[in-house]
Amino acid sequence: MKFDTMSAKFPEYKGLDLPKVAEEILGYWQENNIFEKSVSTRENHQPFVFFEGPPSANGLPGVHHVLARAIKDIFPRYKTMKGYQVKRKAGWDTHGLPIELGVEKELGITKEDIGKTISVEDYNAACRKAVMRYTDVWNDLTQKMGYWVDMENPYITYEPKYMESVWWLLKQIYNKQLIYKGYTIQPYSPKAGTGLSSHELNQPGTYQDVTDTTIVAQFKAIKNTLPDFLQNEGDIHFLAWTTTPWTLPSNTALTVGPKIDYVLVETFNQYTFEPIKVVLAKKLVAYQFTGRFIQVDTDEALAAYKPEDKKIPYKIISECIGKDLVGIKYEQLLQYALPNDNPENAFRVIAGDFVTTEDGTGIVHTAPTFGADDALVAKQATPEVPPMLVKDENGNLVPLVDLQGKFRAEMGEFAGKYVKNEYYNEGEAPERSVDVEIAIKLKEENKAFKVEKYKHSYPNCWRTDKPILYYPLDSWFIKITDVKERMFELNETINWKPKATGTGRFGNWLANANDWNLSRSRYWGIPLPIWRTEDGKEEICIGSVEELKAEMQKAVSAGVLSKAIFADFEVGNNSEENYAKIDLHKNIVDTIVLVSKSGQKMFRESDLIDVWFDSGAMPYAQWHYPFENKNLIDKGTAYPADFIAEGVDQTRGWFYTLHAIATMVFDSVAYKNVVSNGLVLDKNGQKMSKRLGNAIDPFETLKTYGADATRWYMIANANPWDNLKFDLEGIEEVKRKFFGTLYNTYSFFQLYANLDNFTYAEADVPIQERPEIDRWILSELNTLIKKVDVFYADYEPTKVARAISDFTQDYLSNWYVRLCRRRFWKGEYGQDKISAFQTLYTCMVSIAKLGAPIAPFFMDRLYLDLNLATQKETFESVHLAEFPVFDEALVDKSLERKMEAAQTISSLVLSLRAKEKIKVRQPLQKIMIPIANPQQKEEILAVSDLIKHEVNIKEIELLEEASDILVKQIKPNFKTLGPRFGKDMKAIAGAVTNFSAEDINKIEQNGVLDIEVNGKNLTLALDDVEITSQDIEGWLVANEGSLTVALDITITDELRKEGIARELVNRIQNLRKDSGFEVTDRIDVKLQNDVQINTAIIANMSYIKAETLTEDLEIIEKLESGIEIVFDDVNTKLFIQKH
RNA sequence: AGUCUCAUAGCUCAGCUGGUUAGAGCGCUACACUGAUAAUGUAGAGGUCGGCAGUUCGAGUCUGCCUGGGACUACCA
Repeated sequence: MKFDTMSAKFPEYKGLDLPKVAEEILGYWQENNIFEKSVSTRENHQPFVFFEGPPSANGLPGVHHVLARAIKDIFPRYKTMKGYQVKRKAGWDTHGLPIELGVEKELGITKEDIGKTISVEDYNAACRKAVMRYTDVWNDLTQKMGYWVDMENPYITYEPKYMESVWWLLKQIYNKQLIYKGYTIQPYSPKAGTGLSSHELNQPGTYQDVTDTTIVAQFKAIKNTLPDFLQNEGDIHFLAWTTTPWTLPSNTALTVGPKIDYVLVETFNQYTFEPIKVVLAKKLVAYQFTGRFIQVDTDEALAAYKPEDKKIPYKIISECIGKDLVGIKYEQLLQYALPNDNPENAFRVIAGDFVTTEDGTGIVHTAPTFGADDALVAKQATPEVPPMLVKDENGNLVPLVDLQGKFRAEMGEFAGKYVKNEYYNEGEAPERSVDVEIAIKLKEENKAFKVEKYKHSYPNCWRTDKPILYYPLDSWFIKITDVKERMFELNETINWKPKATGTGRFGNWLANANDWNLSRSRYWGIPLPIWRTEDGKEEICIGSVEELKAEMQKAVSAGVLSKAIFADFEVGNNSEENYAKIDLHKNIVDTIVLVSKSGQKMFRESDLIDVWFDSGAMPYAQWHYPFENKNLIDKGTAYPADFIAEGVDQTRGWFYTLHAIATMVFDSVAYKNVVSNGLVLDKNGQKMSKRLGNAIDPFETLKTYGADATRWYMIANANPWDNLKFDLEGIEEVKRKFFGTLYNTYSFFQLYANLDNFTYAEADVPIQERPEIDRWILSELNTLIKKVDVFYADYEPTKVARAISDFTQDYLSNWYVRLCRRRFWKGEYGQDKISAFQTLYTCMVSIAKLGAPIAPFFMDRLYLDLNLATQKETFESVHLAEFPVFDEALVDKSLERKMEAAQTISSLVLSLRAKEKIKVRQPLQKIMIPIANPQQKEEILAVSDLIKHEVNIKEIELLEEASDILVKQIKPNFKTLGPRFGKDMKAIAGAVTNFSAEDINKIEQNGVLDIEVNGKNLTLALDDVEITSQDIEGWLVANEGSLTVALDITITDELRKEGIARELVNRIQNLRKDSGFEVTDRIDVKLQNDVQINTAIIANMSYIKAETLTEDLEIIEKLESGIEIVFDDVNTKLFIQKH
C-alpha cells in the first residue's frame, strides 16, 4: 500500500472493512518501522516503565489473551503519545511443571523414567524444544491484535544469562539469611516415591470418596496440670476424632478452638463399660452421644447403670471455653516413641483457629508430621510442640512412617507394615489394616470412645491411583514471615486497579503469608545454586558463573572434582557467543562437586527453584542484571515498573513473586500501578474451555471483526477487572454503532470536503467567529479530551472508550453533523463552510488520537486519511503523534448547557408532534417555554434558531414566570430540608406538596415562606423547594425535568402550503437521488396540475427551486411520463431531467 | 472451609459523598424521517435494584446475615 503524500484528496471508501483496515495498517507499520519509531523518537524523554509478564509458549493463546494484552497495550501507547519513552521487552516463561507434564505425555514416560530410560539431558532437550513450539502462533496473534511489544529481543527464562541473574538474586536473599532448609508437610505419593505439586493434586478425578476406619480416641489428662475447676473431677479424658488412625502414634498435641464452648461429660465407655469423664465441644455432644447413649440429669441415674443395660446414660457436669483447657498435659496415647527434640513440650492442649464444630469432637488430634495445619499450629504454640520425629540409622530425623509408607522399626508390632492397605501389592494386604488394628488395641485399653466407618473425599495420586500421604519433606524456603510486614507496607504504596484486589486479596494474603517453598523436585527449571556437604553442616550459595568457576577451580585443586567445566567461558565477557558456551540446567550443574572450607565434598541440592521465582525475577533477569545494564535498575530508568497488568489469577502468582523479590533484594516495590483483569467467560457466563466447546478462537474473531472492534468491545463492555461475558454479537454492535458511525461521519466529511477542495489550507477561523454550534462541539470536544486524559492516567480504559463513543455517536454524529449537514453542501465556500469543515476535521482528528490506544489500526487509518489531504502534521502515524491537549479557553459550560436545553426542547417538541401525528415537514407557528430566570432566558434565546430549524417551527415565545397562564408545581428539596428537620420531613413534604398557587407565588416573590408543621414554625427558603411549570392552560404540553414546552398546533393555510412545498422538495430530492444525479447537477422539473399544490408552489417557488437546484419549474395539465406522487390530499405526477 | 469479588429491564452495563418518579444501549412493538441511508428520530412494553433484617426522616447506595455466580488459597481432625 502506498500513501501518496502529494494527493490533496481525502481517500474514499466503498464500505467499512475493519479486518482489511487492520491488515493494511499492520503492513504499513511493518514497512515503516512505526513501533521502533514510537520508541526511538522518544529517546531521552522520560521513561515509562512497563513489564511484560511472560506467557508460556507451551500452550495456544485464547481470546482472554487478547483482552489481557489489549490492556497491556493501551497504556504504553497512551504514554508514548504523552511524550514518554516506553520500552517493551517481550518474554517467554519456559520452565515449569506444565511443560514437563506435556513432554512426559508426549514421550509416553513418567517422572520415574527420567534418568533411567531417558537421560536428564535428553529430557531437558525435549522440554527446551517443546516450550517454544507455539511461539509462531503467539507472534502471529501479537501482530494481528495490534499488541506492540518487542519480540525481536525477548527475555527467555531458560537462557544462561537469565538463569545467572536468578542465581544472583537468590544469593542476595541467601546472604540476608532469609533462606533455610526445613520440613514441610506436602502431598506425597509413596508408591511413586515423589512429592506432588498442588497442580498435580488439582487434576480432575484426584479426589475420590473413600471409606476409612475412624476413631474417637480418649486422651487421659495428667491430673496436676488441670486447671482448678477440673481438679476434683477424677480422671478426665479428652475426646479427639481422626480419620487416619495410623497417625495416632505420632500425636504430640490436641488442639482446641479458644472460643469454642466445651463440656465435661460423665458416662461409661461403650466397649469396656468403665465409668469415664470426657471433654468435648458442647455443640457436638448430641453428635457423639448417639445410638445407645441417653442423657440423664441426676447422679442416681448414672449410678444405676449396669454393663448389661441397653442404654448408656451420660450427664453434663461442667462447662468452659477452649482457652481454659490450653496448657493441660495428657498421657501419650500410644507409647512407641518420643519426639527427639524437646519431648517435654509434647502431649499438651494448644489453641488453633482452624478448629470447627462441624464434625468430630471439637478437639483435634494433632500430628505435626502428617498434617499441614497440625505442623503450623504446633509451631505457633509457645513453647513449640515438637513433631514426632526420631533419629534414623544415620542420625537424621525422620517420621515414624518411612518413604515407602511403612511404619518404622520403633513401631513394635506394627513395624514394617504399610499404613494403608492400598500400598501392598495385589493380594499381599493383610486382612486387618493398621487402622483397624489400632482401633482394636485402643478399644481394649479403654482408649477408644467410638470406632466407626466414615466416608469422605480423599486425594489419590493421579499417577498410581493410590491414596496420597501428607508427609514431611525436605524443602528450601524463603523466610517470607520475616519480611511480610515490609511487603505489606510497600504494598500500601502500590496503585491497584481495582483497589480491592490490592488491599483485600493481596493485602490479606501478605498479612498471613507463609514461607515460600522454593523447592521443586523436578528437572526442567533453574537449579538451586546451593551446594552442601553430606552432613549439611557446610554449604555455599553460588551467585554467578564467575563464582562457580572459581569454586570449581578450588574443587579441582582439592581433588574432589576431576575437571572444571565451562573452561572456555570468559568471565566478564557478556557476548552471546560467550554465554552460548554454558548451560546451567540440572543435568550439567549436578555433575559439579565443590569443596567446603573444611575440605569436604559439597554436592548440589537436587531441587529446582519454583518457576514463580523465575517470573518474579524478570525485572532484573531480563537485563542480565547486575552483570549488564546495571544502571537501568540502579538509576531507576527501567525499574520499578510504572505499569504492569495480568489476570487476577496472578495475584498470588506473578504479582506476588515480583513484590517479594523486590522487597527482599531492593527494599522497593517492583511496580507502581497494576491492573488485574478478570476472566473472559462465554456469553452465558460459563468459563471457556476446550472441553465444553465454548472456547472462542481468537484468530477467527480477529479475522471476522478486526482487532479494533474486538479490542474496543472488550474494553468498553466491562471494566477490565470484572469478568467479561464475551459475545460476538457485542462486537458486531460495536462495529455498527461506533466504528460505523465514525466511518459514516468521515465519509460524509470526505464527500463534501473533496467537492469543495477543502484541505485545511485556510487559517483557522477564529473561535469567536465560528457559529454557536461549532463552538459548542469544540467545547464538548475539549471536555472530552480532559476526561479521557484523566481516565487514561487513572487506568480506567473502560471509561475512556465509553466517553469517546458517547461523544462520537451522540454529540458529533447525531447532533452536530445532523444539524450542520446543509452547511457542508449548501452555499458558497465561505467562512461558515470553512468553519464547519475545520470544526468537523478537528473533532475527527482528535477522536483518532484519543481512541488510538484502544483501536490502534482504525484510528491510525482515520488519522492518516485526514492528514493525507491537509498535511497538518508530519507524524507518520497517529501513534507517533501527540495526545490532544485540553484547551480550557474552548470550553464554554454555558454553551454546553444551552445545547443540552436545545436538545431537550427539540425532543419534547418532536414527541408532541408525534402524539398529534403532525409530521416534522409540516411547519408550525410557535412554541412557548416558561423560564425561571434571566440566565435561562438568555440560554434558550441563544439556541432558538437551532430549535426552530430542528423541529420546524416559526417562533419561540418565552414566558416570564409571572405569567398567570402557567400552572405550577412545587416539590420539597429533600437534600436541604432532610438534614435540618429530620423526623419532621414527612410532615413538611406533605405540607409543601399541598401548597396552593398562592403559596407558591408568595415564596417565589419573597424568597421565603413561614409555615407551621407539627406545631413548629419554620421558614422555607427558595432553595428548599423546587418549582416547575407543569402545565399551560389550553395548550399541548410536555415536560422533562424543569423544562416545559407548549406547542401551538394550529395549521394556517399559509403553513399548510409551506408544508406541501416541503413535501414536494422531498419528493424531488428523492427522485434526483434515484435517478443517479450528482449532488451538483442542476435540473428542470415538471409537475402535473393539482388543485392542492398550485397555490402552494406559487407561494414557495423560490424556496423549492433553491432547495432542489431547479432552473425551470413548470406545472403541466397532463404529464405523460414521470412518477406518481401521493400525500395527504395531494395526487400528482413528477418528472425531472438535467438542465 | 477461608479470603476476595460480583448480583440493577430479556441481554450488556451506568447510577457521584444515602434524597423521594432507578437510567443508557441492544433486542421487541408501533409510528415517523430520508442529499450520513445496511443510518436516524419519537413513542410504548419491560424492574419487589438476588433475599431477609438493621441503621436513618429517607437505602439500589451504609451494616449484618443468607442465597447464587466467579477467582484464589487450603484440603481439614
